[in-house]
Amino acid sequence: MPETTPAKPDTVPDTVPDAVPDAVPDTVSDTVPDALDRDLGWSLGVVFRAYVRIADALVAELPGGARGYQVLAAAAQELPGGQGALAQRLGIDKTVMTYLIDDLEQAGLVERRPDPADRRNKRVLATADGRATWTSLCSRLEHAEEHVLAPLAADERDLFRELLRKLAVRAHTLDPVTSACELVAELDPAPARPRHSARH
Amino acid sequence: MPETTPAKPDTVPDTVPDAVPDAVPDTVSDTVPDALDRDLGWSLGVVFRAYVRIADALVAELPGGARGYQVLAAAAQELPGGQGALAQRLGIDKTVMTYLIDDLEQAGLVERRPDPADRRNKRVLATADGRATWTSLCSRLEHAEEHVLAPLAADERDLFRELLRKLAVRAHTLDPVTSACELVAELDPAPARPRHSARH
DNA sequence: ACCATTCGTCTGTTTCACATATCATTTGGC
DNA sequence: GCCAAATGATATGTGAAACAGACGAATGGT
Repeated sequence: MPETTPAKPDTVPDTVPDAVPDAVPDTVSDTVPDALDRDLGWSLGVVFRAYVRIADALVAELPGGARGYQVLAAAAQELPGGQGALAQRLGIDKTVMTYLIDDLEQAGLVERRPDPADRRNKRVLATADGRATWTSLCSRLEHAEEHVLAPLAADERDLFRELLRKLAVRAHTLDPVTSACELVAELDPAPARPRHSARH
Repeated sequence: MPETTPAKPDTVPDTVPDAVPDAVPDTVSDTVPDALDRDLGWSLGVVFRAYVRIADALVAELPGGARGYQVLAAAAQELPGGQGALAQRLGIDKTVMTYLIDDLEQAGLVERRPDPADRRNKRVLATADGRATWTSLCSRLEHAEEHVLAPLAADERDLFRELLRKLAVRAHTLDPVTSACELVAELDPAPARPRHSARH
C-alpha cells in the first residue's frame, strides 16, 4: 500500500494563486469545512481531547483527574505488578506516577504495600474508601464514554469500541520505540528535502 | 443506557482478600492481561499516543513535530480563518500557535499575511517550499496511519476511519466546555462522596 | 470620532515529561 | 555467606507546553 500519490493534496492546485478564496465565512467551527478531517491524527486528537475534557470534569474531585481515576481503577482491580508497570500501562511517566499515587494515598483512596514476593515492588491497592469511590465513579465514566460516542448509532458504538480496543491492545504490546524506528527505516529512501535545517 | 451497575467492577470481589493473586508473571506487557482494556479512555490514550509517537518520529525534521505538520497542512490547504481559528481547530493554545508559526516561518515553510478583508487576522500561507515539503511529508504520514491501523483488516480500517471521523467532526463542532457542564448537571444526583479533600 | 470587540503577541505561573542521580532491595557469581 | 550488577521507587533539575492575564493593533458599530 505504499502509494506514491498521497490522497490529500489533490484538493489544492499545484500552482497556487496568490489570491486566496476568502469568500468563506470567517467564523470557524461552523461545520468543519473541508480537508483536515481526513487526517487520522487530527481525528484521534479531537476525540481524545474531548474525552479527556469530559472525564476530567466528571472526576474533578479526584486528586489526579482522569489519570487518578485510571490509577484508582487499576488499584481496585488489583492489577499485578508494581507502580512502574502501572505507569507503563497507563502511558504516564514513572516519576509522575509517584506523585499521582502520593495524592491518592494522602486522600485515603489507595495505599502502597511492598510486594511480599519482591519487596522492591510496591503494589498499589485500593482501600475500602477507594473501592467505593471507584464503583461510584465508574458509572459516571460510562456516561462520559456514551456521551463521546453519542453521534454513533448503538451498533456503531459497539463496533467502534471493539475496533479501538483491538488497536489499543495491539499497539500497547509493541509500544516501545521499536515500531517507529522500523517504520522510519522502511521508507527512509528519499523523504525529498526540506533542505532547511535537516537535523537527522 | 444509564445502568446503575457498572460493567467493570464485577471482576473484583466485594470483599477483597489481603492476599494478592500474585502468581502472575511480574513482567507486564506480555499480553494486556485483563480489565483495563474495556475503558474507552485507556484505549483512546494508547492509540493516540502510539500515533503521535510514530508521527513525531516521521516528521522529526519539521520544527513543530506532528503539530508543525498539521499547521503546515492547514497552511498548504489554505484553510480560512486566522491563526487563532487554526489553534482552536488543532486543539493547541493560542500562544503556542504563535511560537509554532514562528518556527515554521523561520524555516521558510509558511508566511504570515494579514487578511485583506480583516487585517487583524493573519492568514497562514505555505510557501512553495512549504507546499513541496507538505506533499512529501503527506505520504509519510499515510504510512504512519496505516501502521497504526495495521492490526485491522482492510475493510475494518476504512470503517474505523469513518466512525472516528464522524466522532471527531461532531465533537469538534460542540468542542467548547458546554458539553462537559451539561453532562455534569445531567448526572449530578449523588456522586457519592470521596469526602476527603474535595477540591472543586 | 468614540467605544467595545477581536486578534495576535507578550509575560508570568503552573504543570508535566524527561533525564539523571540516589537509595533500598534483589539477584547472580564466587 | 559475600560482593557486584541489576531493578524498582524516589528525589532533583531542566525544558516544553498549557493556561491565564495584559497589552497594542485593527476593526465595526453608533
